[in-house]
Amino acid sequence: MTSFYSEKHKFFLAVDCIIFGFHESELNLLLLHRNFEPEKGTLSLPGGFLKDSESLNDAAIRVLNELTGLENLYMEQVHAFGDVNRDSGERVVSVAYYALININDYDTSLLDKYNAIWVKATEVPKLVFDHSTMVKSARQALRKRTAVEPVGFNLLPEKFTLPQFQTLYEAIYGEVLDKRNFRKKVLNMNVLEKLNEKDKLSSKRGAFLYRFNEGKYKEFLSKGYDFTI
Amino acid sequence: MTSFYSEKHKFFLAVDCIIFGFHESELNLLLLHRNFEPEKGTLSLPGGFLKDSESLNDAAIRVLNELTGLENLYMEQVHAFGDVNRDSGERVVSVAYYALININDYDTSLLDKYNAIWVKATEVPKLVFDHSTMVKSARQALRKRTAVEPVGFNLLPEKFTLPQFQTLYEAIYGEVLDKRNFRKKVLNMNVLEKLNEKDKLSSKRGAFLYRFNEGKYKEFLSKGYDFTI
DNA sequence: GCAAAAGTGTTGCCATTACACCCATGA
DNA sequence: TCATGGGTGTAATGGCAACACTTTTGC
Repeated sequence: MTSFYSEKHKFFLAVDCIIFGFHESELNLLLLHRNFEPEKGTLSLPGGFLKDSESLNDAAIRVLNELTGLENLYMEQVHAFGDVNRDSGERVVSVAYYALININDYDTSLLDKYNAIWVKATEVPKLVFDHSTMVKSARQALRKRTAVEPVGFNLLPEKFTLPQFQTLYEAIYGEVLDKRNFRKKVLNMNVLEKLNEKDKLSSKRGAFLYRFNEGKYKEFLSKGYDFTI
Repeated sequence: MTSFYSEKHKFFLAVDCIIFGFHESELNLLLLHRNFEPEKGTLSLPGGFLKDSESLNDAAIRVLNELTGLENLYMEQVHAFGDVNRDSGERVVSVAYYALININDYDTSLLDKYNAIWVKATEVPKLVFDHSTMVKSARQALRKRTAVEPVGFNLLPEKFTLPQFQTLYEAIYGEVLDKRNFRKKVLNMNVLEKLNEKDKLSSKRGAFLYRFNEGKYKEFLSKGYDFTI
């Protein structure tokens, strides 16, 4: 007896990753020059085909690891893209994920190896296929998530200053925020630990370093608060 | 020359639909008894395999149309589910969609034809594979969407009363709302058209009927307001 | 006349916004 | 000493939540 499934078509399945980093007060993302046809040479999101042995999430984790050398990245599925002709080569359905990386952890030797570049999220060039749409969806998903969970920390080094933190949020939301109101809100949440060190890289006076405190955050959540900035 | 793609695996791709209806003050959803192996007879979401000629959205539209006879349903993609063993028969990646239907439009003869049943969203029985997870995700997606866009109207007949409307929102959010505050907020948005008819089915006094006015809604949006209830 | 659902305003509070000046330091 | 970015508090406002009684009408 033939199985029910055997009558059905099968499809290529890919994952494409929007890898966000935060650098010089700007949200950046990592792009590749496609090294195979069709559209060889065109800028593209890093991606890969799903393997038989792995889940969609696993595939995204693999792609991210190949390109960054990092594990345990924060990531979130964005959307499945399934238009018939979205890939000009073959019928491919692709699931987009975004990931947040601390750009200081990134091994820049990988840029050459993979022919990769960082571009500012505000200046994304034309990308292959529907990858520009994927980027838009990912930025939206990141904004929504940020409004409700403190995921922004994943884009910063372990220790960071409040001005840095504010600039990050401004980059994610695409609008400037009031300094006093921002600091008030963030500090009132009581999830940051103030350190006795200053970062003097961006000012003579120096800005105090803070660290995200997971324990305090759990406490904060258990009180039913929400993380709205 | 063999194409780059030909080395890659292919996968079965399915869409599964969470079809919401609103009936007797409760959010309901439409389930099927699976009529093929594996898990024949188990309750399941309506779904179908992607065809070569259609996009993911098209597939969802087709599945919805087969089961309801309706077109132009409001629907939204929820998430792609891709765990290796999520389907006990074969490796299948499935993309979940939810849809909203006006339950009065539903042709109940289809219930028998497809061996389908409506169940209360608060009392969903155990479902096949990861379909229970899909339902949870869909309810969450519906809540989020409802908080930001007036999609609830799709679950109501063209003419509806404010008490009905409030009950719907209570069903979606899973909490009771204050009558006065609710009416104040909804009416202030000025997207409803009050009719000169009353619905006397649920009270002796009768409740005025209203209609959603698309034009007023566009105006409302153009002023930059948002639909938060 | 009574039960059952529809309809209606006001007040207090909290959260958000707007806003301007002093501080510390390296050059 | 001055230029640069870091750091701080208050007042006004508007939106949200809490709250209870009257109206209509079929039975």
